[in-house]
Amino acid sequence: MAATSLYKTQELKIYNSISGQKETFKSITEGNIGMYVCGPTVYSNVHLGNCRTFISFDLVFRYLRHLEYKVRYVRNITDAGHLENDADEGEDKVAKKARLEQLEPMEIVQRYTLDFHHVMSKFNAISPSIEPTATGHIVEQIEIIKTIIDNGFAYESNGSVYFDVQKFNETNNYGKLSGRNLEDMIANTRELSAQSDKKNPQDFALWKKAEPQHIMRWPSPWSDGFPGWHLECTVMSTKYLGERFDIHGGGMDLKFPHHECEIAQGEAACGQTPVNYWMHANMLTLNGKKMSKSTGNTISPGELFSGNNDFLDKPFDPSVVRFFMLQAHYRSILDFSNDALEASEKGFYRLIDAIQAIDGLSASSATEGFNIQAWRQECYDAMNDDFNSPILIAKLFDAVKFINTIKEQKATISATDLELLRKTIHGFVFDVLGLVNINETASDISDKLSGTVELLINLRAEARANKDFATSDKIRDELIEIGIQLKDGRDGTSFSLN
RNA sequence: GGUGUCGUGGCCGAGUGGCUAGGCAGUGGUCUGCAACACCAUCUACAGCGGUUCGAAUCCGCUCGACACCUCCA
Repeated sequence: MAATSLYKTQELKIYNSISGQKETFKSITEGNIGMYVCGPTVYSNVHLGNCRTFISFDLVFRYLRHLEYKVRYVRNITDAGHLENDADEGEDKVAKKARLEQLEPMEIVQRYTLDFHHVMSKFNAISPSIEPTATGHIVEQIEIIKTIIDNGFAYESNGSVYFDVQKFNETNNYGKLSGRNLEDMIANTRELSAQSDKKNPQDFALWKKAEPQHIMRWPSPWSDGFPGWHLECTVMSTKYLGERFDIHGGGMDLKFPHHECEIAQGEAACGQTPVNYWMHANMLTLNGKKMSKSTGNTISPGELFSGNNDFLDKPFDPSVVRFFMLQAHYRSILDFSNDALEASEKGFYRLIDAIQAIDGLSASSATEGFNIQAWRQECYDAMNDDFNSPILIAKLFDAVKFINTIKEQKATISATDLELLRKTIHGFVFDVLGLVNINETASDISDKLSGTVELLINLRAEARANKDFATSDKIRDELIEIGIQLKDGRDGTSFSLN
């Protein structure tokens, strides 16, 4: 008899962008979840803002899996069709980069896809179940365009195909996600160049005819051209998750127009709204301003790991950065600074040290000073409340305090509670938050290193017994110089790597 | 200009009609050969002005400020 899946005992609430409220989550298919997140356009190195979004959804993915849902997580790679601006006039981002670097577009795509994967693995993000590319789904995109035309919501114009927003809005609601209405948008439209092929400025491209110099092009019934950016996500999400699926995520800045257009396309093609729960991760700011490639107000992951940036005093471990990000809620704007990062770093080490200390605790006949069962549920309550990782982390620090109190022999824990504590904290820290025990990452040298440090600890203990404090302090101070901290406790001296 | 979000203590950041968020930093103590670590205690708050309420940082209005989207970025 299998145990009841965890999700049946926990009521998860998700803030749904389309309703503006937290809603009790219910998946379309019992026990299964389909989740789509808009992935990067691979025309340059991934920047930290992207990383925050993907770390946020990695947290979502991890928690859903922790709840024992079977999750299919699809995150695409945009390798064509994302134009420089949304007036459907600019150059393709990938093609532009290829021109500037004199490379094949697919060389650009390959280079920056690898960079993206490399950085995400540094952040310990789990790979999605499927990572489709736009160029791999041209055929499907052409098919869905035909359907939308047949349904009367798109028109061909000079070799391009546009979505007819006004026609759509007669029977559906264009703007329901972003809280806009079409009349306002029309009223506020800026002067457009007269030579547009579009009936209305709000119309967006499903297929663009390629100019002669445009190298990324595919044949279609309308022209040699390329697909519209918004359409790619509609095609890749519905292909792998169905016409209607559970969760769609992305950065807040994609809400309009990108996700609005996805809703319109889905409804126009399939006759039903594509997504039950829309989730949007908020921006990362630097000095109070949005991190942005175009303004240069940005730190790259590489600079962060190396410390090689004017905003930083030192390098930071990816796990520290991840912890820092998870200390803020995914829907809040998070301001990035060296000081905030250093504060998180210290807290993170304290958390990790306490987790390691669990293994050295000895059990007593009863637990005093802490209610493990209640605490465990509080951890779940935090995550069940729209993935509130800051609250979860606050709860974890309650446990840190308790662990240290036991260590000080000022509290006790029973054997069953100790095991539950260990299991719970490992589950939340390593599985759900996806943090890495940085003390263990260098495990290949750790045996030899710890043997060496133990030797020095013994020498120092001898010196201290002989009141030779010059020698004992020399050992302690020089070890701290190379990042090894000795900790004198009740039961002798231990050490940690800082 | 239009739309929306937000303004929390030295810093970062949760929360919310009455009950400690948490982390970092500070202060006092315990521990220590002295420290560090750890523990205990403790101090700095809810932009401003009105209103609703027995009671608001939390609800409403206004003012000021910040940010985002509308135009390439997650």
